[in-house]
Amino acid sequence: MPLASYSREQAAKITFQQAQPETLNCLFYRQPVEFVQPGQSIFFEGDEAKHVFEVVAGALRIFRILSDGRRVVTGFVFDGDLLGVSLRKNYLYSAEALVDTKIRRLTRKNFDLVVRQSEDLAPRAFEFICDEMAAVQDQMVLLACKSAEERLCTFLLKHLRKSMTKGEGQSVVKLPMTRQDMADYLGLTIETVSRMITKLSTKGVLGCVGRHSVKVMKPMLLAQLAGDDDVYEWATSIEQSEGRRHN
Amino acid sequence: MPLASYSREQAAKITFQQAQPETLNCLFYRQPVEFVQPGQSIFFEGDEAKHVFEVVAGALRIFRILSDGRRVVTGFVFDGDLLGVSLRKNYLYSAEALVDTKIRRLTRKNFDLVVRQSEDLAPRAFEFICDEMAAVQDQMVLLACKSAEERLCTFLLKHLRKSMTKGEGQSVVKLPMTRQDMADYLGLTIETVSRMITKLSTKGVLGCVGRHSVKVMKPMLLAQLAGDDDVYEWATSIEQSEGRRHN
DNA sequence: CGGTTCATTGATGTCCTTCAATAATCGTGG
DNA sequence: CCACGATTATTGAAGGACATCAATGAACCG
Repeated sequence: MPLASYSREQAAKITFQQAQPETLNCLFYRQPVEFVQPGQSIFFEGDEAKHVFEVVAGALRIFRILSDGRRVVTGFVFDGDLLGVSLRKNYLYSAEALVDTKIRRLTRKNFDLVVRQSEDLAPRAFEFICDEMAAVQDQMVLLACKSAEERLCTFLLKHLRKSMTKGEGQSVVKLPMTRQDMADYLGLTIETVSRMITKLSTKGVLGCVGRHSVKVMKPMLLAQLAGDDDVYEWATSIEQSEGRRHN
Repeated sequence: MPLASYSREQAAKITFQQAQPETLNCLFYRQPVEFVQPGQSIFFEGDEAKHVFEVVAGALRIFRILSDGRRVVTGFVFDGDLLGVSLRKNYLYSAEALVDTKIRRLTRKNFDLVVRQSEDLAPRAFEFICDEMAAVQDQMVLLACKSAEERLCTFLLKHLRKSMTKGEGQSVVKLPMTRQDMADYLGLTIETVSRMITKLSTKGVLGCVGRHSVKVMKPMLLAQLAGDDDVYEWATSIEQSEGRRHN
């Protein structure tokens, strides 16, 4: 699940306005940056949850393995996100880098101590967890009743949205994970994911489909195909502004 | 809300030392009990989240409706459970009574205020949310990769477990919800749920299958069929003690 | 009791998976 | 830089698990 609380830019803005440089991310400011290579884990499911992490750059997959070898990817974590906040004694999942990744860490003990004593941070932490909960619930809805096409569109739309709010490469969605990761996240097989991407490409919804990025040509249609219409109006505005720009 | 993390043991110790018998449920002690009839809602998805609820008796379903009418049941809430804790501005789902139900309520404002100021309660609230998160993640795993049979077995096992720890009617699982509710919760159709129940009955895993209760004859087998083996040892012990009793 | 809702069971259909082969991409060493 | 194998992705054909459609049967309630 996406653990996005605030994008970097947003965090910076808030810090500036309040003249109190306190966001959850700020807590990690003085911690040393650690480098994690692709495929390397930063912790495993069941490990004692000793640390809370900030992802400075890169991306990670969050997953669980069932006894018979099946894997479920429960989320992806990107730069600016926090990891390991809403946990009790042990990690509920493993976390593994998708690409070269930089992280910072705090001990839970310190993290909890600081957060608890701060008037500003405590509500932030609560908001963070609520967002996390909302994201997981959306994913439950996706898994419980959406078709393969809807699942993929929902997935792409979420990532498009993220890349739009960050302001980077308009309508080009970076996908650092493999097809297998996407499949395990969406409750599908790698073949079905591949087929759906091809299908969307054929329909003209996607263009320039590559292994680790796609260009969304018709965000509005993508939103329609995603199946929840709460994001529909949002995508409409994107498509219109995109259209204007190209004319 | 201050989010401190203590293990259960630590929290209990502190409570004991301070002679403050405070749990989250205690907060509702002086609130008037409200009666809710079957089918009646206590709030709707999207409503402003003004209250936190304690379920005193009865049961509720928690669900979301998609634009095209599809319904997803994201959970069930039973007596002793709290409802509406991990939310931001609005409710993420609707809550509807399955049977005659008694609830108590507090305003979020008061709830947050009291919880935040209490050394005992703050960690309790955090633990509560973490448990909720763990449960939702388990459900994600179920929906992402389990077969219909595994889903039903997992569901029954969870409820068996609950009724065992409560000490009531050994191995008889109460199911106050309809088959449709179960189906919408498990990401299946009503027919498939029905067929799987029949199948388990035929296998001898279940006996005395009724509309709103089933008797689990072979908890161990049920656990095996559920697909995650973390609960397997637990069920083994049940079956053995059950077996001894009957000899 | 009789109507209504809810659950079960069967027949058929379909969406996704599985199996299998090919193709594209990446990394590595010559 | 290209060749090479290894990994990853795409595409096709066949099968299966669950959904859909339809009918019957059981439980609930005034």
